[in-house]
Amino acid sequence: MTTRPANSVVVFDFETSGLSPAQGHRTIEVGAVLLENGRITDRFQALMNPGIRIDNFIENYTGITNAMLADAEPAAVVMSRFSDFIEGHNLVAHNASFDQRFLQAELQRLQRTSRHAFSCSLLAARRIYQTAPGHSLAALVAFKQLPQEGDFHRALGDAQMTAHLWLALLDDIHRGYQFSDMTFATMQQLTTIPKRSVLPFFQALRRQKEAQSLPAG
DNA sequence: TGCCAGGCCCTCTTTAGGGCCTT
Repeated sequence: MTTRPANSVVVFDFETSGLSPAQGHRTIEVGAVLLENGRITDRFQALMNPGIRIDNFIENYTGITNAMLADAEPAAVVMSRFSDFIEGHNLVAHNASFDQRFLQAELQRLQRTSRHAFSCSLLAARRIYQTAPGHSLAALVAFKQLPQEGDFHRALGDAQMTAHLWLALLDDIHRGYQFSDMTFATMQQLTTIPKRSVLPFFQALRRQKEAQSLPAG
C-alpha cells in the first residue's frame, strides 16, 4: 500500500467551452500537478474531445482549436484517467467553485462522484495578499514574482502557476503570521473568514496550539 | 466577448447593486 505525505494536494485547472456546465459547456483540457512536501512530484495534462464545437472566443482565449480537439481522446476517457489521478487527494484550484462545478458535471456523466475536499487559492490570496492590485492568477503571479511555468489559459500552465501560488501562500503565512503548521483543513477554514479577521484567526490558532502542547493537570 | 453562471465581497449595505474571478 502506498503511503502519501499528509500534506499532499493536487492543484488542477480546467479549460472549458464556457462558464457553466448547466448551460451545456464542457471541459476541453485538464492540467494538474501533485504537490508533496512542497514539491511538484507528478503532472497530468490532456486535451479532450467534448463532442461539441467551441466558439471563436474560446479558441482565441486558450489557443485550443477545434482541430486540436478533433484529434484528442474523448472527454469520457480523459476524465476517467483524471479521476484516477486525483483519487484520495485534497484538491486546490484558483476560483475553485468554477472547477468544482465542471468536475462534478463531467464525473456525473461517467456515473462517478467527487467526494474531494476543495480549497481555493483565490479566496486565500484575497485574505493574505490584501494589497495586491488584483487577484486573478496572472495578477498574483506578477505580484509575487512567481515562476511563469507554462502558458496562461492553458490547463497545465495555470495549474503549475497555481501550485507556486499555493506554496507562496503557505510560505507567507509562515513568515507573516509566525504560523508554520498549516494543514489543508486550516487553509479551507481561512477562506471562510472575513478578510479583516485574518490576524485574529492566526492568533487564535496559535493560542489553541500552545494550549494543546501544555502538560495536562 | 458579453452578460448566457455562480459565488465572494465591498459599500453609497443588509428590504441591493455591482465589481471581481473563472472559461
